[in-house]
Amino acid sequence: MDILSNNSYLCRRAPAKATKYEDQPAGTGPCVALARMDLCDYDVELPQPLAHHPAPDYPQEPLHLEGTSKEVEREPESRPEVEGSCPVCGDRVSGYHYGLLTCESCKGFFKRSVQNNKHYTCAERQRCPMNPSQRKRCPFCRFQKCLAVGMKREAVRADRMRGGRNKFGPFYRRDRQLKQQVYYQPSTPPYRIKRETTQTHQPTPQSHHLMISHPPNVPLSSDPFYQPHVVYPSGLDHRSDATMPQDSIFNTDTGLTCPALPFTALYHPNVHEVPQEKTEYPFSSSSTLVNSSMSSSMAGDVFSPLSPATSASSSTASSTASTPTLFPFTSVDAPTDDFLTRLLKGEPEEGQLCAKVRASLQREQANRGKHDCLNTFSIMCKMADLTLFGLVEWARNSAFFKDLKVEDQMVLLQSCWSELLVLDHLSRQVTYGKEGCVYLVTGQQIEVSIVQSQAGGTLSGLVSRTQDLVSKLKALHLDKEEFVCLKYLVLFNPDVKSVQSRRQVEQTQEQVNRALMEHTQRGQSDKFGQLLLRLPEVRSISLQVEQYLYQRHLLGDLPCNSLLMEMLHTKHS
DNA sequence: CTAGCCTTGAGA
DNA sequence: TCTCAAGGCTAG
Repeated sequence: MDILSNNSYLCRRAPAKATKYEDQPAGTGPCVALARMDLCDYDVELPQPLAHHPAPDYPQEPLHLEGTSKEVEREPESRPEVEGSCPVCGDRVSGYHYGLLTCESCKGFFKRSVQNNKHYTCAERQRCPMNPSQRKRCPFCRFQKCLAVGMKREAVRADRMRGGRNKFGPFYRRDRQLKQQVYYQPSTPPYRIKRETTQTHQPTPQSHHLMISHPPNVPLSSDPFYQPHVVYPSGLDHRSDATMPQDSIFNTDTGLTCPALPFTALYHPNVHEVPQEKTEYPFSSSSTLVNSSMSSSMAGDVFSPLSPATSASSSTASSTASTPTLFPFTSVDAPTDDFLTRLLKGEPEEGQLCAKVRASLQREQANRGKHDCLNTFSIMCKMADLTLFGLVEWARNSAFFKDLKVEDQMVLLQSCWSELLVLDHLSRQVTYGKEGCVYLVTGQQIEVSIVQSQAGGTLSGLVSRTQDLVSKLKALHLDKEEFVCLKYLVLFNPDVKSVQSRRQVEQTQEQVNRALMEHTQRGQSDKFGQLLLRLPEVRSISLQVEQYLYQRHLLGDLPCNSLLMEMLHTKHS
């Protein structure tokens, strides 16, 4: 029971030098097949984010390898998941090393690399699979992943002094306590629940929440290790370069890590922990996840749960976060405008999202070889993936939704992610799109006729349907309040199977519905009905999108390691 | 070079 | 005194 004791820790350790993994021959793994595209190729390469979680093609589960010590010393079921696998390679965690829970070998590898100032190169595409059997093959990718998941160079002592504690000891301890606390909280089911439903891979909660909480390039003032080596574009006006030539579409100066994080990672149980001592958590997932996750950098201050703009709702959320019992808002004591304002507070800023996506694409472009261009379909998937990530973050931080139980948040998002994507796309078209053009999240416009002429039948049909819907919505002159209401209506769907707090979801949906009705009645009388009538079409398009993407995935066309793919898999598993 | 085990020592 | 995250050692 005492997971913190040294004794239990020792018991978990593998017998000395007993582990032996079968190395695979070089060149058998890392290449992701990118098959035919539907559209013409751009002369750009797409960023491939660091493999924050193992590609489904290369399962990293080491527990079933015959004759390994891993198999022999499997832990009893009572062992907490949070003590699980190394975020770098998936091997068994041996403790906190250089900032986070990692295995012994990655600890040693990281130490050697930093101490000896190693400079590795990758013989392949800088996205080699990372698992216990293959981690030795590419030190470059391994070291990159170490950094990506949050291992800290600075924690390797320059003076090589042994023993003692560094200044981060308390953070480790606190983080561990929180994990334990959350794990044993009956109201907060362990992360395992989600992992069982996602059969494609098993992302490590530790790694991913650290990635979210502390992405390498997102400044975090509370981080004593933080080195501001990247400047984030604060006010890029995406509209100004919407018509820029294609050969320079990703010509931004910024390089931000694309946090291609799996959905599950966004739902580490600690998500709902409210930071008590936020300035004291350099690595703490539980606190910094809330403080510094993509949302704050991506969507501006109003999106930050810590910003004054949302502090009131945050405090409300904090009291009900773990076990929400009271619905914190009623329309009786709040007029529609206030309600809508509250909904709008969480809306991400398009310019920042645009900058983020462009920077991420450019970064991936830089990471890939000159002759390793991604096709247009993969670029579109990447854009969708980044947009989806933003939508999940939006939802997680948005009013009312964040008050739901984590499990409910997950099932709701799993149910409607594609609808949200479609709605997001529609909103972008209505707001920025020119007639006869598809407006991309990167700020580019592509003529529909060009898309139609080069897309396959299914995609072409999808584009047509979507453009028809765009026309109808444009005719209705939707404003941002109405769009956000539609998003909420889609998100708060009480009919989703296995929603626990059904009443809470239902109430929110009713409130949003009422607010939308009151808002629309100020203009066209039938606008409310017209809007609601569009939702089935949104649903239908989203289902077709899912179907299409899944087919392309089965053909091997979809880039791995994407949130998009995890969502697809979750639905089909 | 890797990775498992050992030693160290500041802080709780 | 105990803990545990550093660095060290060394068989493979």
